[in-house]
Amino acid sequence: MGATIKDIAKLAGVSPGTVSRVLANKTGFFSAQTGEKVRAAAKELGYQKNTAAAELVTRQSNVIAAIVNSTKTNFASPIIEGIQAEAHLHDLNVIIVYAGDDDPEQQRRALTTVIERPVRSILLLSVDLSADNLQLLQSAQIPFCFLSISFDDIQVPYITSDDWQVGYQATQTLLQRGHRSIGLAGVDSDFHTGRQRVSGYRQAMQEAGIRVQPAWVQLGDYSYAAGQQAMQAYGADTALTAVIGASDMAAVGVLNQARSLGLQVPTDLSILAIDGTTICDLVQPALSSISQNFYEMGVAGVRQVSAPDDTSQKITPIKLVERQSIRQLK
Amino acid sequence: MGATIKDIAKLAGVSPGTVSRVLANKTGFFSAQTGEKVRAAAKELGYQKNTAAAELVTRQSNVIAAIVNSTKTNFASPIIEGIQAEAHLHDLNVIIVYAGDDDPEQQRRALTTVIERPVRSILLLSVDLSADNLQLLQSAQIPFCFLSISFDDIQVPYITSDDWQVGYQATQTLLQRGHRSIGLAGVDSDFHTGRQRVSGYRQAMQEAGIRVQPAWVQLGDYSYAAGQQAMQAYGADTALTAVIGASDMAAVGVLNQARSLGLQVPTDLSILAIDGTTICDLVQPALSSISQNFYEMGVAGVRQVSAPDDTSQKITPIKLVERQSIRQLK
DNA sequence: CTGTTAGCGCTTTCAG
DNA sequence: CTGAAAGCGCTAACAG
Repeated sequence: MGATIKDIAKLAGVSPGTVSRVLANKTGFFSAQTGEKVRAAAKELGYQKNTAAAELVTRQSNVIAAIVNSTKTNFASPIIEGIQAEAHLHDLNVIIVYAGDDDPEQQRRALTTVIERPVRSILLLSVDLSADNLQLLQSAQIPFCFLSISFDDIQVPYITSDDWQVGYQATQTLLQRGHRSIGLAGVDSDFHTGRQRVSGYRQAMQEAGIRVQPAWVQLGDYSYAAGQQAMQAYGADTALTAVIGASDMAAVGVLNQARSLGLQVPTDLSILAIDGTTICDLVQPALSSISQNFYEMGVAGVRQVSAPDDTSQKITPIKLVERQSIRQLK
Repeated sequence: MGATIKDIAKLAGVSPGTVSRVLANKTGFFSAQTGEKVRAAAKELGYQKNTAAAELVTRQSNVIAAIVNSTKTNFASPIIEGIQAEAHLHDLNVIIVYAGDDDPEQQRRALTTVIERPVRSILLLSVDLSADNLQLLQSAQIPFCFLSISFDDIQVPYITSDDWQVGYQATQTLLQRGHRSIGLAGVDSDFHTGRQRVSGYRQAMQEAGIRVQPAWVQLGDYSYAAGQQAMQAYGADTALTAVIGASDMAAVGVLNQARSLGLQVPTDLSILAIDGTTICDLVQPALSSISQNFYEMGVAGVRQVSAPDDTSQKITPIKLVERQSIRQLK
């Protein structure tokens, strides 16, 4: 255990109160001389402030916690970067805790680690809380905001892309390039986000007068494996000329499986990914994508929890990024 | 601010001490009846323990902090998973804080966030602290351990792969498959890790009686871009038949650049990656790798800080994982 | 088995 | 400008 404020008070020959004041830099409340003395003593003792103790009395903290849903999703990084950048602007620190992979037990653990100590606010990256855990979070009286996830049934603050638009624009993109038989691979319709994407997809198809075959929509969990399975289901002799990967990972799964099946991308099959993380540039051909602005999501998230009453945007923009995985038809 | 132990004491008609005991589950120190009363009251008030306050008095915490070096390196995930798994076994919680990208200022920030509150120990994933910051860390009197990084000049606990062996075995692997002109791409010789890899590489080459051309070793920062640049430097008409990517990302950079140059992998050029993270399986052809056991590093890290005096391994094993990027010559 | 007391390290009135 | 004192929420003796 290191030196305390008392130790340095003794060494400097002043009272603990004074030490507290100079260390907190309450200018005007101590003489230059005392200031020097105290700081010297602090340095000599290698003093490290016990912030927990300070927070106990001031009843407020400057850390914001980000709970992230497993390490599998690769878009957490840009969100976290956004959070950090904005947090540092407000002189806030951020800690991250992993909540496992949709395991309520792990979620609970993550939540309590965070709730049980004075954090200023909580950001949840793509974590879908169980009812119990949501209740726990709400009862904690700490400002929170969900990121990269949306809900239809419950009323909580969240910031994400317009998932309906994601599905709609992805489909539109392919339609505009002459495709009419378009698959959607690896999407999870158990949750709002996925349902919205499917819905946007269907609307675009319908507007184009295309009847969606049941097999065109392959459900999954956005994973690489889900993409592979979807492509496997489509088969080598698929009638599809294009498929939308429900995530970057799913799209890569589709890509690699297509290749295994002997299909050339984009010659035989076009692929459009959803997310637009760095992985799109790593594979060959580079995957065109409907890209989300994850960084901005992080920024908006900390703004939201900092001023919960402000009517900040709940929707971050999306945009098409063309790379090399789409072929213009006709 | 939520209910405190006092509130529930009042509601249950007992003393705060008693409440503390039942909530801490000190069995044998309270009657079943009191237990019930207290728990009921706690639930009714939606009580959330203030762990910071508890830690203040017990002077010990059950959180272990992991400081990670930017989000760029993708091997952080398996290490963190290992840390989590082992930590949970010991009923420890883990928080993560990002230390930016070799920016001393950000490092310092991360360090103080962590030091200023009672964490039980600190794990540093692949972060190379500046002298000042190392001093800060050491003076904090908190057990710590570096992961996935090594040092020659300073004496600190660390756990990593044997980087000399990494370089040596990578080279051996290629040698055994008939290659003699072998490049090493994207390695950073400013630090111990990189120097060791280069040294292992040179030794293996020397043993095989091969004279390493200066241009064969292309320095860099292990990034995708570094891999690209290295391959660009080798050129389309390179005499090399194989190159070792200093990291997975560097290897992918080499791969994609080779393709841009019109080289087929592995027909014209073999590639061996170092690290063996999931990215190796995502690209085509899948990259063979000298794989590190990152998960194990995480596990060993928490063991090390839990029992600093035990003579636990400082070295985690590596192994060759064959995929599709190496061609057997002759 | 339970209440009382002291105090963790810090900040913050309140008097001087 | 500075010291004394109170107290944040909790635990840990110490008596009963």
